[in-house]
Amino acid sequence: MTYDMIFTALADPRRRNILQQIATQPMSVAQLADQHNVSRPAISQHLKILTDAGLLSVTPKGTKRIYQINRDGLAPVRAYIDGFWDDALTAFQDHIINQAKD
Amino acid sequence: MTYDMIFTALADPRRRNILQQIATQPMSVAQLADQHNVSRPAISQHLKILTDAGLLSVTPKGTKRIYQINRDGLAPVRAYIDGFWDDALTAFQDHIINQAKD
DNA sequence: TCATATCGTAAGTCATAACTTACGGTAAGT
DNA sequence: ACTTACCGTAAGTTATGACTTACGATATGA
Repeated sequence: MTYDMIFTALADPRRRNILQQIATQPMSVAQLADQHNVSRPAISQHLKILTDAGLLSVTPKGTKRIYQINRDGLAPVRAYIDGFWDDALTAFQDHIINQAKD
Repeated sequence: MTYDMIFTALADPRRRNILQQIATQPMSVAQLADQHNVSRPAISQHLKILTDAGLLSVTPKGTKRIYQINRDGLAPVRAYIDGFWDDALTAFQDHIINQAKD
């Protein structure tokens, strides 16, 4: 659930596709393996990384496991990006102020 | 400037640290190399990746090159994350509606 | 209980990515 | 013109990460 885990999870294009697909419709592992052109274990490994990062959650349904977006898991990403934005903004303001002092 | 470039750029912890540092204060390459414990070329390579992703911009100053946050570059990240959030929300609403139909 | 469906994990392979050293290139000062 | 400061790129090395096959575990239905 660290920033590192979250951004590592989002770095892989396949995982972003999986995430996008699950966002529009919760799905089982086999379903995902069908749509993306990789083996089922590969999907499982991706899902583990996404789940550990807090971006997905699972609900067992029979022998299946339905994965769905954990909307709360997306918040830290926004917060992190917004942090950069705010820091850059205040740095810029300071820069202007210092310029004005000359 | 693709999503892939942006998330790849953000995936490396060293690059996130560089970004954070530059966000609070625009800096030269040598300055960054001092603070992080790596060689100057390594920093240059990271800065290229961050710049190509649209997250940084450069302004030459003498022989130095001052890197600063490109605030506009952060917007796509938020937009992308918000997209997941919205998709998941509508998917959830559809789920509720379908449940109500039974 | 036995067979089937669905899935997670382990082990091994291969590409990628982060680092280093070496080199070349441009701007500023003498 | 020459030296110095500062930087980008190329080449090579090493660790990491995404994939596959093989195996084991659990839940469902006959």
